[in-house]
Amino acid sequence: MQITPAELEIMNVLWDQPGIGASEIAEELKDDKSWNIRTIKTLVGRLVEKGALTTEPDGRRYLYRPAIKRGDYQKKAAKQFVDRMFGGRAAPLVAHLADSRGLTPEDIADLEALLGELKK
Amino acid sequence: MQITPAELEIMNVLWDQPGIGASEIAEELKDDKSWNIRTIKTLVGRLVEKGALTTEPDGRRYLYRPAIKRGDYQKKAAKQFVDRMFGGRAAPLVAHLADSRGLTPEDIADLEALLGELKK
DNA sequence: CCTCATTGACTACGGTTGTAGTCGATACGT
DNA sequence: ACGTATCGACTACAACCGTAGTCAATGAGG
Repeated sequence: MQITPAELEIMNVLWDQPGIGASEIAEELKDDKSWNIRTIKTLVGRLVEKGALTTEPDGRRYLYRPAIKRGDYQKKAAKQFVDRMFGGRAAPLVAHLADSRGLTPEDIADLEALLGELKK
Repeated sequence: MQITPAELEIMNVLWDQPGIGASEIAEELKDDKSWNIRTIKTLVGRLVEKGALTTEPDGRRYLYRPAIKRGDYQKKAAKQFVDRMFGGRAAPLVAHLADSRGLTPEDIADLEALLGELKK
């Protein structure tokens, strides 16, 4: 299931607040994206078509919630990205992130803990 | 400069072997992708248009080479991906890769070395 | 009740992407 | 010198993407 960047914005809102309607999504996004409510409804419609969202009637409207878990999607996307971009090797990716200051000290601490786990 | 997935396949070949022509690219890709030579020429043409490749005449054909460094492009793409997908946090990405076996023992060793550097 | 705002369904439309065909020029084998 | 393969330039075209408009139904407010 392919989710485009614009659609991902919608998914992110719904992963944070499952079970809201289109206008609540619009409300949530209005500061970041200047999207017309129509645009949001189109994106939501496409996500429903793709099976990425489930619908639940609520009066004359629908409430939406993700049909896939955020973590599952992230994992698949991460693997695909690393494969395409780095031939499947993760270390160069992390090196680049470090180099472009993508890593905070907190990230580094997290990674250390993670590596400790992995070595076991 | 936006490079699409299909175009990236071309770039990867040329980053490995700069200065070859379209038919050599096709030769290189024929095992992985079943692309018509026309398709490859179209992709190469679009990359030249975008300024991602430079051309050098060689008889009646061109030799191509990347106009941007692989590392630079990877760095930019990695940052963009982490921003969009993980809100800029790298650690969850690495955790997902580890979970989906994206990390070989060698990767883990590399990461350890890298973290050692970063802590300094 | 009547008007107005809002909803989902459907439609629109220009740009991008993947995939490839056509065409005219040209090099290469015989 | 002639046919054939190959080159780059141009063209094609459907699917997808971002962005939004139209429409008919329906609910909310006076």
